[in-house]
Amino acid sequence: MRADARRNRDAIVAAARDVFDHDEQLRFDDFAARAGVGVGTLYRHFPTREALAAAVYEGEVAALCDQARDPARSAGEDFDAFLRGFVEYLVAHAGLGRTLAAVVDPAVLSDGGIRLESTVADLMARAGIHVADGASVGAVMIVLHGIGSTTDRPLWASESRAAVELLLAGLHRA
Amino acid sequence: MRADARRNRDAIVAAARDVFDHDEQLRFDDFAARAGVGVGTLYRHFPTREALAAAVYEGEVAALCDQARDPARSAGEDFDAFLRGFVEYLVAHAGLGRTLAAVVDPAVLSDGGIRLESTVADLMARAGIHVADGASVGAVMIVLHGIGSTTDRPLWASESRAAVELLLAGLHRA
DNA sequence: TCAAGATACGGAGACAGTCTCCAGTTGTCA
DNA sequence: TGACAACTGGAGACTGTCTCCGTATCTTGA
Repeated sequence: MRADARRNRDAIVAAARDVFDHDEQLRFDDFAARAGVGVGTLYRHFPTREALAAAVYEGEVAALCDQARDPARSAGEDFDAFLRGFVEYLVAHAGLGRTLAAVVDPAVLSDGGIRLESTVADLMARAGIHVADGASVGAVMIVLHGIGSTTDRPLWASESRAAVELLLAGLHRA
Repeated sequence: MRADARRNRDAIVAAARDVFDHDEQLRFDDFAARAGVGVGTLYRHFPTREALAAAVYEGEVAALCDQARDPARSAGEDFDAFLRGFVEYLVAHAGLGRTLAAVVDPAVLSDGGIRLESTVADLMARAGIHVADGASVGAVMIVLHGIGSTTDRPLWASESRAAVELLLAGLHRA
């Protein structure tokens, strides 16, 4: 990839992250202006709004997953901490959560989705958590998706924390 | 409301329900043709796609909530049965769930959202379930929303059932 | 260092979906 | 049954999406 192309791509993703995080409603073409490039460049790098969102999503997920395992904690603590950290991250970036949950297809095909799911699966396996028919990882993903996509509920932050605690209680009881 | 207006409104909602359920991707204008009315009529009744989705949503939710309480069951059983029934309903109408979850704003303002949430709150209160700071109803709503909006996951049905069981386990343990 | 070729850029304009507006029609009420 | 209010339908304006290609920039090899 040519150096200028890489630079432009990065600029677009950074601008988009910013737009999403501040919950701005922007025409797709305007993302180009925001990043200081032409529309053609925008479309070449990201054929659809979803593709752009997926790129932002991947970056966010990577940041979270990179610190999923902490040598100072037990495997069980890692898992609990990851889920709680996920919620706190969204509390700090609600707009990002809402936009990404709305635009990124949850059917796991994006790199970010795969990364997140495999991290959850890994943490659960290490913590010795496995429910019945192996659907437990998916169940966790569903709850996380629910949290990300309901950020505009008035009491969302405390409700999300409650949802995670209920989920953890259910998992540890099983 | 004049009789013909009522008739047209109902025809539009019925057509939309059908379109959503079969996951058809349709331009908004085409909903009018499908219902046998003109675009003007469609827009007068439903200014936006979201307004139309909300009307469909309301109908679906009403159908579910009307049978929420069964004299032959205990209050606790009513609640468990409601959540499980909710999932089974979505399993039978995945397209409807996906579309409505994507289009209807979860910030509770629609009649359907209010109806669903108050039903859940009522069932939980009767079952004697109340977690900590009152966020438990919201937590349940978040999980239900997660289920409705992830219907295209490959193993979604079993994962959704698992999510509900984990939620119930968590709630009953508390 | 400097061609020559490959790759990327930008934005004008075609295209598609959304929404408005109003002349004509239909229902309602006295 | 007449008069009026309410509703209808669809042509066309409007707005956002996306493509296309002439121009500019980078990279590589001599």
